[in-house]
Amino acid sequence: MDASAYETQSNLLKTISHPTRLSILAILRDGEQCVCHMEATLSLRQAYISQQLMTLKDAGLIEARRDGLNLYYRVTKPEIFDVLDTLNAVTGVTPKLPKHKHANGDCPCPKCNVKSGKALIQITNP
Amino acid sequence: MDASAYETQSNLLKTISHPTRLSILAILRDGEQCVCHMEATLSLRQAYISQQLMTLKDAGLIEARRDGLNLYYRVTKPEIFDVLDTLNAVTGVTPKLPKHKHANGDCPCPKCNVKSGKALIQITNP
DNA sequence: ATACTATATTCAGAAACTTGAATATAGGTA
DNA sequence: TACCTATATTCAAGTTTCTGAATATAGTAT
Repeated sequence: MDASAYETQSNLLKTISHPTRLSILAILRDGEQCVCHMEATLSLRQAYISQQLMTLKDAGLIEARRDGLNLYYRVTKPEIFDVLDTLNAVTGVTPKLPKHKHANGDCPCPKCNVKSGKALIQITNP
Repeated sequence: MDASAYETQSNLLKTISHPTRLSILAILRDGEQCVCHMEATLSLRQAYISQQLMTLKDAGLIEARRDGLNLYYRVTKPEIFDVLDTLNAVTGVTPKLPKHKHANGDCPCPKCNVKSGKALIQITNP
């Protein structure tokens, strides 16, 4: 489907040459995260994030693991971060992740609620 | 014009995510080359190559030096090759330059004619 | 000046990408 | 079963990219 090595590389570059997809990769640098976490971090609609995740998935850059209702995505080729790091040198800029909404306590994802002190599974006695 | 660092990087990636532009960069890895050399190496029309060169130039990745009739382009940010090298690791492919037409002796550029044994400036006595 | 050579620009139709809106699905829970 | 939650898919219109064809320009040599 893609003939030359140049086309192969071109295709991968096209996959990552998108601001939202770059931010998603940045989020995943620290390990797997669920979609709702990205939603809270990036302040973008769920459907839109999901679209971009599918693009990254189709390119083989990420894959998902289900845990209950949540899907946790992770990067399958960590070498992609080397590409992004060298890119910093060329562009002269180093993108920062937007401040996560941990601060406000309104990230709904289980992982975050654990960190922020809320119990992952709340055992309430009536 | 481009707000975030993600957009800046996205734009640079878009610039290089093109098979022809990748091949041009590969040609320039060994140092400056004139347009007619690229034409002979890539077997593409001059006008088309010129278009791609302008794209790379607008992105600030290359610049030109004139020598007589010929324009010699060179990469201004060698760090871009680091990006391309790390890309090899992610894609698992390493693009090779097409065999140059030196072999056939039909690259018209001065640089090549020197190398292939023909005089750069031919002094002919009638 | 004239003609030639190397390179650049303009234009336009086709193809691909982007992204919002609406909706669907799959898994979990009561 | 029925419902809820997290995530995915479809659709479509707007925008950008791609690339061929034709043409223009700038420098050189005569």
